[in-house]
Amino acid sequence: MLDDRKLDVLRAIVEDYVQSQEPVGSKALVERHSLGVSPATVRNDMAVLEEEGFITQPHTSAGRIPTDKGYRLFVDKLTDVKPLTGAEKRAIATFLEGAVDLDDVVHRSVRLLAQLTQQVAIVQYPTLSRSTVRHVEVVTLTTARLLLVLITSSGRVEQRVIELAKQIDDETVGELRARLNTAVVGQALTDAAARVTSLPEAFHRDDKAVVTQVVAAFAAAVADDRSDEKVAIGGTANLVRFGEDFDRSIKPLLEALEEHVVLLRLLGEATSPSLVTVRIGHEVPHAQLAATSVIASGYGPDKQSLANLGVVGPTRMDYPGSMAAVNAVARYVSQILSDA
Amino acid sequence: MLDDRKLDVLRAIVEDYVQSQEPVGSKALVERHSLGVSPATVRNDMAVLEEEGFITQPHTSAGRIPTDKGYRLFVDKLTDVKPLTGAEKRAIATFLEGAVDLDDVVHRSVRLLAQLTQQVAIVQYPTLSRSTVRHVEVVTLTTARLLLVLITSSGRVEQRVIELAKQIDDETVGELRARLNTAVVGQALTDAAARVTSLPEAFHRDDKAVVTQVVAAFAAAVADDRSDEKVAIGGTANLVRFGEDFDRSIKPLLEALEEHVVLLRLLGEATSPSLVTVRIGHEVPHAQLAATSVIASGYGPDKQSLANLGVVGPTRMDYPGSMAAVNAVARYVSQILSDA
DNA sequence: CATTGGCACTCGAATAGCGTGAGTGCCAAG
DNA sequence: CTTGGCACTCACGCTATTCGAGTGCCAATG
Repeated sequence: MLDDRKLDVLRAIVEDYVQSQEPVGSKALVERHSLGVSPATVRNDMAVLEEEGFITQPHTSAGRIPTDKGYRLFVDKLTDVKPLTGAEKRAIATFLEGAVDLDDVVHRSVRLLAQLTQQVAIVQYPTLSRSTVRHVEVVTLTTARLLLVLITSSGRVEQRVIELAKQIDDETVGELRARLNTAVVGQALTDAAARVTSLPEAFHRDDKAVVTQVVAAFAAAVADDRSDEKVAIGGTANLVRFGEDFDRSIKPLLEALEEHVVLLRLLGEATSPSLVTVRIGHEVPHAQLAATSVIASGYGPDKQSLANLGVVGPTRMDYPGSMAAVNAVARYVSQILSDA
Repeated sequence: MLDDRKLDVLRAIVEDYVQSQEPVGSKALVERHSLGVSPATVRNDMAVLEEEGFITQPHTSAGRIPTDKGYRLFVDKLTDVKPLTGAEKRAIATFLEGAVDLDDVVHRSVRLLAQLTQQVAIVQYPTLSRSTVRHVEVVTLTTARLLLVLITSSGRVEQRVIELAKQIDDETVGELRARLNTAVVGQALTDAAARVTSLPEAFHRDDKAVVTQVVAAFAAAVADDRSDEKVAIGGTANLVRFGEDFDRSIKPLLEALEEHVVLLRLLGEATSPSLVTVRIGHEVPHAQLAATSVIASGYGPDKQSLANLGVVGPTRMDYPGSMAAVNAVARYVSQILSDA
């Protein structure tokens, strides 16, 4: 049904439309791309492509624009991930390598991604639920107030202030710290809570109550769902580039950006690192973002994915370029995390 | 020159314009406000107000809108901070009191502020330079890699991974931790670097090199200017409410929101807590934001200010309400920080 | 039979003309 | 000083009209 030339035409339409943001006509197509046929032939092909639902015309006397289905075919079959230039790769490396801690990595990544793609970038913080415990620290603030600090393998630091019902002496704190660490360091956070339930038993009965309190706080901290919702957003200013249909594209997107839970659903289930997923228009799991596409990838050390990152923009976007950028940043971040 | 009635007229113009977002005419004014005079009289007053530069007309046959100077007079002389309702106060309290750590406080504040004012809210993290050291922790990751964790009085946690040139044993780490804490806990971060320079001298010569390295990392961490640039932003979606003159108001604002350094300049020099400053239009220290106003306040425990928070929006905003919200949130946050 | 040039047709966008009315400024009277 | 009256201005909205890019169809062609 769709011979090679028709696919060429579709590709040309997508490329031109992405660049010009205007419906593309048969004449302009043959001028800009050397298709080797006349506009009339292209028109015939276009008619078929439209019948098949890959392109559409906004109004009768205008050119064609790709449909979601058209973009989908383009992404799946008609294009490859555009390799980054050496300069881009170097830029990524130098931009990310100065990072001083996890927060820094995340923020640099989001800025970098926004700059590379000229779109809105989103980076999810490494999820606690897929991390392991690197260290637990118990700090005495006052005699009746402790600070619990949890450091994960991915570099995240969670802290909780605990108001104790009863005083606790430094010696007990030291023992508690040691036992906590022995029990959970290296363990997955999802298992950590279970590992500490029996800890209070080892303590003198006078201290059991406070220790139980600390253990409970620790268990609550590692189980806190909200911690997995942490994301960084950047490049919002890039929204202005497609300011035409404000209400249809920018407004819902700005609103979605405020809702971190929505964003995480957009990024989707974590895929394995260096596997970029693309969701186009209606495929995006959020009804208000039907004019939006999402390009996402998991990232994390090793094979498993710790969290997701990606970009969000109008369906009319540079897919090859954005996919390459997302892929590259995900890989670099993964590498940095496995170093650290 | 400006008698009471003229001021009443100005106030009425500001209030109406802020609400309707449309130029207000003499007739509509006397209808909506009981000024007790005829439209003709109001017109005369308006002529004077315009001559003095407090109001202007966008075009000849339209009503008047306030100038920056008009808003300034309104804010300074014609209105008081609108007291919050009991319900609002309660909402603030309950919304903020569930916060579990500093990050949580900041994020909740920014959301709250955005919701209360229906504008873009900005909260600067407590500056390191005005905090004191609460605790320093040195964690052994591997024999040649340490994690330095710095916890400040305001609840901020900074961490640095240090690749050691030489191994270090647990005992030395323990001593280092103890000496570090003795030297700097309770000290201002600005002084902390100086307090640790002589630390290496106390160690065995074999360890001096590594200790010096750690001390240097510590000094670098407390002196890191970039840490003072940390801000949280919320309510960006509220920008859509004034979507008319997109290029003039939204675009530059979105761009400014990406530049944290610019934002901090907007929030301005830290004022003492519970003292709200208002910058209107051209008074804002950023040429591109001439159509924007900023309402900001310092916050922090005690009398001194740790950092700033505020809202940003079009000059045509609800000043009394926003000032009240900013003030209230700043006070509540201050209170929470002094508790914690 | 796919391809092509020709041609009539469609319809959105841009332009121009026009009427309407909110709002003003001025003035003379109270 | 205030007020009603009145002429004037000018942005906004409406309709009419033109213009042209782009299409679909068809007959001719290799």
